[in-house]
Amino acid sequence: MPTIYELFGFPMDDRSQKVEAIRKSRQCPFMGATCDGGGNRYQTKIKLTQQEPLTHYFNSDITEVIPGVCSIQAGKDIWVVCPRRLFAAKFDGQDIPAANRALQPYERALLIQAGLPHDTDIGAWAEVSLKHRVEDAEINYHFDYVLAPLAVTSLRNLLKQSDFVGSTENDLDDLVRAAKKSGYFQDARRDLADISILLPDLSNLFILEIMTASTSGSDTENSTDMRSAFRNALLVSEHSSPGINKRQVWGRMVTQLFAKTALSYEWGGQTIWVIQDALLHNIELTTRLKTVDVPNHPQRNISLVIMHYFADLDGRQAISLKAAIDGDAGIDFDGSDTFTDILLPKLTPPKVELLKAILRRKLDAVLRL
DNA sequence: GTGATGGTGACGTACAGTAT
DNA sequence: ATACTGTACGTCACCATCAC
Repeated sequence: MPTIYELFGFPMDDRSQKVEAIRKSRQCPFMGATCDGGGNRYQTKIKLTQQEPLTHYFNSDITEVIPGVCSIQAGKDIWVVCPRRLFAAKFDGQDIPAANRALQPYERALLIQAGLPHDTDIGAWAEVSLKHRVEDAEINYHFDYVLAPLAVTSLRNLLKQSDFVGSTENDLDDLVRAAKKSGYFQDARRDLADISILLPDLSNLFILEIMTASTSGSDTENSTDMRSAFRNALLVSEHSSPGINKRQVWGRMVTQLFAKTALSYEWGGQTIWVIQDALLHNIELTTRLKTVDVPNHPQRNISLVIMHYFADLDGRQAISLKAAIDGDAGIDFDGSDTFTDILLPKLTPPKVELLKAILRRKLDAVLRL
């Protein structure tokens, strides 16, 4: 029977007062913010009504909670099911996040291993979605994170960079509008295009994609659905959780991964894929991929960063960096007139479209390695 | 053989967020 | 306001195993 391994950032068997205080306030220690279940677990949101047994568990000001399940133990393996467990850069405050806010040691190790620059402020934007249409081609992708060094400059100045050759006054207007809406300007004066703000330097661009398994196989009647498992784990000693759906996520994700990698490459950027060893192992069981046979080529298309649970001196399982491989994506991003072209995006939007997509989001983290 | 049990993947669906 | 997309959960069918 699978069980919840970590809840709100800590192993289920840790019921210490300190940890319980974090749980009762539904905090995610990795984000340093309210747990959001890591993307799309809204459907299992629990309303803390009078009838809901969990209402008395959580702090009285909280009216709803998303089950904060980070990982699930199935057999001997622990499976990360929340992408924030592997890497999280998210900020729900108003102004600019403090440098290295809520940055975990393994996250730092991950970024260094992936080749991010040292001693410079790097901005991170989460969930950057880019939709762009030209004639019969459509681009519609969602990047988990875009990372780039930060530069203090005005939008008009930034567009003079060679990256943005061909951009127009209309583009500048779009950028100002997006930046204004996302709160990049402290006080809304005129000539916003000429005000210096914190902007990404997209000549040194990283796209970070996090792969985790999701859950499946639950059964409400047997109380193994996410809500019941969460409820029982907190209030009852026994619980059983949904199992792991290993194949679905990466099966759907893998075409996206290649398309995004191709885009990143065309923009002169680097792509970082982050995965847990258990999921990678499962992929290698069912596909031809054997990462040990992928030659290490620094500066090639893909950095695969492998994370794992590792027992520390106290015997506690903690996430840490296991290995990284810089390998060749193995497809010709210009197309090859073979069926692998199915993996490639129809066109690469101009870089200014990526900049617009970034400025539609708030700056989620400032990193300094 | 038969029924119970448990694990697994396919599929439909709910939901949030973005573009139009 | 509306259309559309990506994403993860619940349901269900299927299969292997086991006890009888």
